[in-house]
Amino acid sequence: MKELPEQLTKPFDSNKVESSLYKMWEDSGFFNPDNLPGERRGSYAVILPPPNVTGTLHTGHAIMLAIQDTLVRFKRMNGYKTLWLPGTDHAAIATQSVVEKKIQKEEGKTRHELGREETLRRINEFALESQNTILSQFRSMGATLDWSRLAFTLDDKRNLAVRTMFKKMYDDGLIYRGNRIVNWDPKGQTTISDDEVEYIEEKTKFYYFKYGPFVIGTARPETKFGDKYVVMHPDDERYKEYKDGQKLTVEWINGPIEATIIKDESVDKDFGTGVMTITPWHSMVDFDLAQKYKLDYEQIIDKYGKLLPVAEEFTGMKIKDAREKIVEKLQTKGLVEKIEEYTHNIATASRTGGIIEPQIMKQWFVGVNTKFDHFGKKTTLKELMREAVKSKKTTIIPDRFEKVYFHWIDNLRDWCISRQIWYGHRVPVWYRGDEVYCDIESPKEKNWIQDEDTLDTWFSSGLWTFSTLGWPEKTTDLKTYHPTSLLETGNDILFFWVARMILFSTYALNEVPFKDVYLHGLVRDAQGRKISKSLGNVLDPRELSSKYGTDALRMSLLIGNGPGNDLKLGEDKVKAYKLFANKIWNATRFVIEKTLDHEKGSDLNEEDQLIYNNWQEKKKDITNDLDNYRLHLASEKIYDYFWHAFCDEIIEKLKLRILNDDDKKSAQTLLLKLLREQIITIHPFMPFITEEVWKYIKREDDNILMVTKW
RNA sequence: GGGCGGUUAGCUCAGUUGGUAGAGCGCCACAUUGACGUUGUGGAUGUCAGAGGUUCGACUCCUCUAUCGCCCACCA
Repeated sequence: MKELPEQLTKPFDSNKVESSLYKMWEDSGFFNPDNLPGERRGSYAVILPPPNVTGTLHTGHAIMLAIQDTLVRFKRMNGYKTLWLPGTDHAAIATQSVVEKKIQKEEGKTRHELGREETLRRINEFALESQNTILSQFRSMGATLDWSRLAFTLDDKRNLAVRTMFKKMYDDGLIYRGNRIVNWDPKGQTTISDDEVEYIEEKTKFYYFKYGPFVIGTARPETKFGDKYVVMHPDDERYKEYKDGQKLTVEWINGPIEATIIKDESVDKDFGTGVMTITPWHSMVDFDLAQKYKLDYEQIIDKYGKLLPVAEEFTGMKIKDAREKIVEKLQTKGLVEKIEEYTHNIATASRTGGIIEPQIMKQWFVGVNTKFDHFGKKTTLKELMREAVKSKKTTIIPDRFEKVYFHWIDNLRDWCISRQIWYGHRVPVWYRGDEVYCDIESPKEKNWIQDEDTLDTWFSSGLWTFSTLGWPEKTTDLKTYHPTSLLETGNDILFFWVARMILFSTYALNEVPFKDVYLHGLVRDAQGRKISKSLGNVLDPRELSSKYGTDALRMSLLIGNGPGNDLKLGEDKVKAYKLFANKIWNATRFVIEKTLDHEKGSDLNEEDQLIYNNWQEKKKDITNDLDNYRLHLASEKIYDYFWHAFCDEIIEKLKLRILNDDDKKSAQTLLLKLLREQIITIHPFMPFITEEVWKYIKREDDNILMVTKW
């Protein structure tokens, strides 16, 4: 008689087997769809949202990997030619600032002292080194990514894609350079896009100043030097004696100035005194007004956040210091009416935390409302983005985010894509005097100087679904896998990334980048708080997985987590699924032990057939859930069936029959069949323990579980 | 100001097209050195946020209210 394999007599130790199992999967070559065995019924492609090169694995990555790997394994087992393509993101501003800080700390040098070339060399070195950390951590989650196709948003191929795209859009008149008001981040010394601005509530002083016959309200006295336009609502009875365009001389901070009255309906009569002065250079709203009435602009604050000579005695002072001093001066001149407090939102840069100072600058933009000829049809980028989702060529799951998406498009303004940092794709434009040259390669003649700016990191990640597949070359991969099947990512980057990918793909390829978008929420702590270092509630996925096993961690991230919703994760939850892994291990041991004398080819009796049919129904149900992205239901169902139907009822019942030799053969056949099929079904969720168990239950002609038929 | 989502057992959440409420954790009782880093069996706890409506029937659909959260816009 056969004996129980020795390993099965010991408890399951995830730490002992996980890395060798991963190595076995990787060595099998099956991560690469070209190597998958058997007939394939079509392709299934998922492109991994590239993590920042400098990052380390956090719960956000963990949930993303758990969901994607589960779906990818499911599709692979279902016979699809399955590609899951990995890559990393150079994350321009984030990475540069990390390295800059490091250099500053270790060598006391700034990037300007090091020079552009040397700084970039250092950043690149750091990025490549750092990239391996995150990639090996992704492996530890069991991610079956095709490493042979690894891409980087800043490598040569992706750079070619970026330059090609830029040139194409430039030629189509969709990329233009212009003097426009932009979000300037004095801390990061660069512009950022509207989407990268984060509003934070702040309590601040609100000043009322006498401005000629008016009283104006402002929270920013330091911008007011050049204010020579005073605006009020045309229907405001209080000011009806003043006419639009009327000029009057008023005493102001540094002496008298000539003010012009503007009547405009955008002014809120009920806010403050209903009168305001405007500073077009440093306010989005004021800029729009100035454009409308063709007013003069004047810069007051420089890019370091210091006052310019227009401020006279305050020149060179920082915003904060100047504010106090200016109010003091106005006070001595008797121009301060009163000072109140109020709460408003200030704009900050999401990456650096710097307070945004709107500035008028010459920058590169993508025109989203510009009409152009698109495969023989006049359209705009906005229209293309809208159409992709409206036509259902791309479906967003959960569908409530489609509304959010449309709303974002409606409010979208031209996208500022140039950045004043060094790390990133350099704008492929050259200047010689007044001449401008845009092309994929630099001009051959001498004396051309390339634009200093780099591109928004989302410009390169926006091309991700097709740049990773080889575009602009016409590769087989591009033909086989694009449009990709699924994009799975956090709901917080719907605008940054998902929308931009739709923009670029529909524009350049005339096809959507992906058929389905699945959005997950934020992982929070057990109390529902945001995870942050300052709160000290950081959950380290690596710690959890070494303590409870990667399988347990994956299950805890899937169960109870409906699409789009935030997930509360506590250690107890992970622990619960470690017990499940233990249960699987022990049930397997038991089944093997009780079927050692089993003879092949025994049929099921009627009663057992019924139980088996019932399982098949359950499996159908689970398959259906997975096909429809209901991972939270599928995972819970298999958990419930295995434990409470299979272990608690079926095994308990059959156990007696085997002991009593009551139609033992049928009982053994049923146990083996059910165990085998359940292990297959659990595999996408808990790949390690199932693959380990598979070694002991597989048949001679079976392949590894990862590529076993579902 | 606009939009979206939540509000279901002490806690975390399911409830896929409307048919008299479910799971996990926790709690209580009992059993168990028999596959089980225990596990099993049984049990208690809910006016499914509130009000109104549609329906033979509503946790599920509609309207309103309250409340928490998120996103967007933004007042100088």
